[in-house]
Amino acid sequence: MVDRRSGVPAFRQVAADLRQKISAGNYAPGDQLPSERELTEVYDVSRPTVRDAINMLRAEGLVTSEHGRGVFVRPPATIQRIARARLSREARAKNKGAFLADAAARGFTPSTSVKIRFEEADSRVAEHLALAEGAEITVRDRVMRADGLVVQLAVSRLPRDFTRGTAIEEVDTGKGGAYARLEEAGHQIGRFVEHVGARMPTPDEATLLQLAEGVPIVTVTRVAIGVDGRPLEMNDMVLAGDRYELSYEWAAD
Amino acid sequence: MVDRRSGVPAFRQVAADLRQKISAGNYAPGDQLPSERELTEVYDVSRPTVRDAINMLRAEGLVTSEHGRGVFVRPPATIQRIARARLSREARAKNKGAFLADAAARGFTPSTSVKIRFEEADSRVAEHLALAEGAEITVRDRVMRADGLVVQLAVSRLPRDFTRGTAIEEVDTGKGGAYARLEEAGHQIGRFVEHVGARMPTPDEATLLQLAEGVPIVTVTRVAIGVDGRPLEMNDMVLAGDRYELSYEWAAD
DNA sequence: TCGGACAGCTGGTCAAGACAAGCTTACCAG
DNA sequence: CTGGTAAGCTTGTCTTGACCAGCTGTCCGA
Repeated sequence: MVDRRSGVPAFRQVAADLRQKISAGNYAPGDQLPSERELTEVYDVSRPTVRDAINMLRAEGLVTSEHGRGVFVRPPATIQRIARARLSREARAKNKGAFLADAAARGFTPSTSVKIRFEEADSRVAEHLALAEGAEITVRDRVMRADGLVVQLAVSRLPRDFTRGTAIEEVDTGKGGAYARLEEAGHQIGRFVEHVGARMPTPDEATLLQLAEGVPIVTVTRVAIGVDGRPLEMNDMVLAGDRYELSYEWAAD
Repeated sequence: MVDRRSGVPAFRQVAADLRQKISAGNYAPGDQLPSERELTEVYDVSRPTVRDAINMLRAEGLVTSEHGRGVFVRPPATIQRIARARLSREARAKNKGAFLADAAARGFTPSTSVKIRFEEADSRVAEHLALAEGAEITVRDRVMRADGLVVQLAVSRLPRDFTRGTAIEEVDTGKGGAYARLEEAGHQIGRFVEHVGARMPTPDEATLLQLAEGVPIVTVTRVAIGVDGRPLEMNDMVLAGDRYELSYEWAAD
């Protein structure tokens, strides 16, 4: 039952009570909540009010509702740890890229689809690649799947000058991937920089990555920098926030 | 106007149209959207339907609504890049920790408040610190502010055995911070590991960090590991996803 | 000229009711 | 025993109507 005089909106009181019951374990992960109509009686409010409360919990990622079935406490997804700094030349030489090797090791059947296009650099791309705005760039747009399910989106951008006449402008970059082709062309990679952030997905991303509501995405922008200090490639990656975690490691000194 | 026969719910059509107008620039960052009542006439739907559409956009982080004023396109926040791997001994020796030095360099007036308590390790903590579940740990719960605004929450946990009798169990850990005290006690730090993820904030976190709706948080768990391989400390940090970005760098080989 | 009251905007909350659509179960006909 | 169907649950969508609460500009009185 909600307190009408407290000044706190009814739907917030309902949401707070359900949230508390979930975290206290009254409703365990996977459990079904009482139906919306039952909750209207429990709290003595109308159905839209109950729905407002459930919408809050859904936006927080606490519950999911299934049409025709009910509302359920969202069980925590199993988190895959992705270790970075695994881009050494030896590792690259053995396979086509970190993703395919990693997926195979985990027992998934990996697959990727690639689209290649050419664009002009916008301000963000120009900054990361140290180019002038409007400079021609090669864009490799990849969708990565494990057992058919999309697990990662990646958009790789390189100055066109570095890719002309190489397999980087082909769908199949060949053994060792794009980085190997870059080094063959004389662009030795010196170091990597990654920028990690988070945001809510666009509806397209949510559909592709099959994200439940209230699940953010992790964005990673990796820049490969040559031994001469020139940026060679930038790679924008998008991961489901509830399924992936990135790990970085470095020596204390 | 919405297409009633398309099968696509009206509020989704409204949301999609507004979303498109925002990304196309019809409504620029900071602009006010037409009022809810105006939108009911534009699309010929009821107000709850308009509000459902706006709720979607708000959960995506695209707009914010201000009671009594209107609904506005959310301008992108200025992103602070936080470079990791800046925990070298020399840097630590100079100040009290990375946060205070960093904030001062940016012209903010930093402040932190600390609460210390003692707990038993749960399974997650036990795993990260290589302890038995239930082992006694020291917990340092910190709120970090810049110019009075909360910018980061951090919970640091260490095995109690490493902190007994040291300033780590005090509010002020002294020059060089907790890491310096650990090394004085003979626990030399060998390397750091950070696990980065994202999730939606709890209501408490959203209030503390003054997050708009539809803004996720970035979670960072840093583990300091001794030269002997024993984990010394784990630090759970929480950052506003729309204001911070983490940067990592490593050599290509 | 200045300050405060108020009108008229804005979004926030809530109700009651209706129908659509998806899922599960039970039952019945073949 | 099998397969289809219908009943009865669930959430999803949408409307009309009402009132509350915060903000802002205007206008009037001091």
